[in-house]
Amino acid sequence: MIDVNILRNDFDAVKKMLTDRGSSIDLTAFSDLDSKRRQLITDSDKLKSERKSTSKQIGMMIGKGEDPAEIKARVAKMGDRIKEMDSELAQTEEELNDLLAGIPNILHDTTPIGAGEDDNVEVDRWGTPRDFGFEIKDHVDLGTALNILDFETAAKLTGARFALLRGDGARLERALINFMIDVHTEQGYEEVLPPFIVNGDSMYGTGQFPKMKEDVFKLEGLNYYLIPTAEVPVTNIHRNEFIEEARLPVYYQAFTPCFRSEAGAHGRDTRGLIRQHQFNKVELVKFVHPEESDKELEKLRNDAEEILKRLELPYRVMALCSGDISFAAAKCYDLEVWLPGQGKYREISSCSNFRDFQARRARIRYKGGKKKGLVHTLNGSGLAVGRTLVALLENHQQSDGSIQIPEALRPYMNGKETISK
RNA sequence: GGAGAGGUGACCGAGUGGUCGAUGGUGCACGCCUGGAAAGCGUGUGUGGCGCAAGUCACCGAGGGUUCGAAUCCCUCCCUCUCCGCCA
Repeated sequence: MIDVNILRNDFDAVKKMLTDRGSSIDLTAFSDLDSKRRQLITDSDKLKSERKSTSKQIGMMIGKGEDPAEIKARVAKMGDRIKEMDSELAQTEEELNDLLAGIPNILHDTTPIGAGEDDNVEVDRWGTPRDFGFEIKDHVDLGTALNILDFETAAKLTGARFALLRGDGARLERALINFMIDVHTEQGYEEVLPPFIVNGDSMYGTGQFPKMKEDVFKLEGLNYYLIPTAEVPVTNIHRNEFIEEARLPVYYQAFTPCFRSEAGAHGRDTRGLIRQHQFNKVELVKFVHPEESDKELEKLRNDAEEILKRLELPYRVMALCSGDISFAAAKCYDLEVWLPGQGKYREISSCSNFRDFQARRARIRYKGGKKKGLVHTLNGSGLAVGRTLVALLENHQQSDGSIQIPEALRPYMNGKETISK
């Protein structure tokens, strides 16, 4: 949620942001709704104040044995009027809130302006895609041949966009999770294991609602949802709370499965593990002092990059442009790993600074002495485990179809150096 | 799932229809006292909306209702605890 004062005082900045994002939200109703709301509050409060003092008189009259019937009737009328005004106020606030909740975050000064994916700016690159010197396979062919990936059986169990990992494949996924968590623990992140099901308030708190309702799985008959990312439960740990200023920054990491209906992605990435309804992810979440969030985003990005480096996976870092950046983010870096099977760099982590956007909505504040304010929140994948497995298979494949396990991961694979038939 | 008891400010805990946004205690902050500290004494100490401000309104798990007036009464829901049942 953006600061309503920005709309009041710098309407043009908001309009510019919407243009930059290619968003077509209509803000014309704002000004009227805003002043209508303020007027209703002023009027209703005045009447409430009057009712309060008059009601006290009634109490006193009764005490003295006088008959308050006439005043009672008057206050009853006030009460009716207050009820009318308050319901009008509630309706106005709802409209205003719907409008505000639909406005994306103000962009960071350094977020590049652009129309879409193609305008993202590469800011860094690490490693060199291997020159294989043999006919390479993609992860589906590799994994199927090694009998570590089984999509057919998963389709029988559930349906499309699910996978069954077997043997060393299952082991590799688990190894990656543990490896990532251990690295991030070194980096200072507290490990948490949250519920994988959250309520509607939590979904709203991080901004998944109301925008992306159709992308999540809802439990039938309940106000419960399968988490689309650990960001939701972890950020909401501090919803409606004050964090002692001295405790900042607070770092969490969480491994969770993530569930996405991918309603808008029919026909995209249908092959293999790239886009699944369920995938594992280790997520990094930070709550920081507002002045520190720029610096913290760089650190967050480096912390995620460290995983790719240790796994010897070539990648590049993209600064997402205004037309491609997500709704709640002010600034975002995507880490894109090289996938030989596709001959492309593909997103494997998204590291975002939301500034106070989530914190305002979820009311996450810091307090130190007399000072208080909204914290800044950040998060990033560290990393998407399924896609890491894809990258690992494809980048570390050998001419005989076996997979070389990078050294950093071997302790997690019981010392194993290769996966082969 | 069944039966019962509860949810009040940072915490403990009073309050069962009216000067209660809420007694008291603990904690915390500041001041006095002290060589310094402890103890003691004094003062202060919630969040949010509206308002230039003075101030005002709302909030006692959430939402509705009754009433001139609700922390207090009624209804629905959520959560916690105890016992029983069931289960990993």
